[in-house]
Amino acid sequence: MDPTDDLLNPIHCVSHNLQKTARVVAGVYAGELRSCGLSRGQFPILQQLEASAGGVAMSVLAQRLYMDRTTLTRNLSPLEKAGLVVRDSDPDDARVRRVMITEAGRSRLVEGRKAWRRAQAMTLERIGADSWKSLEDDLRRVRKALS
Amino acid sequence: MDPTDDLLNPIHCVSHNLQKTARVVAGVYAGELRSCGLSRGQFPILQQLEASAGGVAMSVLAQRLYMDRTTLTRNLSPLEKAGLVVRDSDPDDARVRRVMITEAGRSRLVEGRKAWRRAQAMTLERIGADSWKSLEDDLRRVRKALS
DNA sequence: CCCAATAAAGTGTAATTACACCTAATGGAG
DNA sequence: CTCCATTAGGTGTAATTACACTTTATTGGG
Repeated sequence: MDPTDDLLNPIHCVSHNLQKTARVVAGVYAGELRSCGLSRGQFPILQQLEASAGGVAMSVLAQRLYMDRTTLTRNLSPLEKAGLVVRDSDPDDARVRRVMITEAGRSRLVEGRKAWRRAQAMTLERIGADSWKSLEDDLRRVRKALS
Repeated sequence: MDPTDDLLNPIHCVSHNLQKTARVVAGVYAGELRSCGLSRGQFPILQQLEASAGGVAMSVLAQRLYMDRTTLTRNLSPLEKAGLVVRDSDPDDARVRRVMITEAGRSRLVEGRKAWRRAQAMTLERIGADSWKSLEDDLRRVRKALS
């Protein structure tokens, strides 16, 4: 008997299992990040931008975050209003908008990372660091396999 | 050196890693489920209700789905309008509303499961059934540890 | 050179999510 | 019995998400 058969029972739904686990975990991080005025969606964006010297095109940024491009557009506008990021047109290609983190964005990130680190430490303590190491690798493999 | 230190770099964010993986996977299931008129949020609700003979209280249902109670309320109302579920008051406790799946809900689930099974099979094929088995256990442990 | 195909990005809109708050019912201490 | 802390559940509102569509720019074939 194909061992896959049992996994075709909705109890084993890949999507729902990931979804509900993500929900539970998200609560921990949202609680900590609230203190620094960054949402759980905004923090990873700034984090990614800090690592992208010279700015990144919207599409590239969206891909790196595994995020819908139009969702990224919406998430970016409060960050832009708050002066934490800027969007310049690319001189080489007028279609492209390069997103860049500002100085204000960098200092907000310093605060954000403190809050984030509390959430991460709390989570790792509860689930176990070793457990997370292997889980993280598995998740990366899943994303690679599906995109 | 504490091996946890490295994991306190935002690249290893538990929340964001789960979130983005869930997003990627969700796309596969949403695509298939669309054909039967169920959303990726509605399918697990009906599925859980089918397994709960005699109906379930809202709070209990929310807990089983690891879902915010108020989110469940909103998700239930289109299902109720469509006649797929009913909400009766509990005769023993007027505060409690028992949610139950209807016959129409059951037959919609039959259709839904066909679509779901396609998505699940597709996903398992890409990520590997064995890989998912261990991942699923890990995810369950994470939920247990945090809630 | 021209134009059709492609690519980058934004917008309309609708679904989803969840926090803060509200109401109603219950139940136990005094 | 009375009161109030607790519990179940719904609503206002705002943030988040993403599909379908549009606009603007680039590019490559003829």
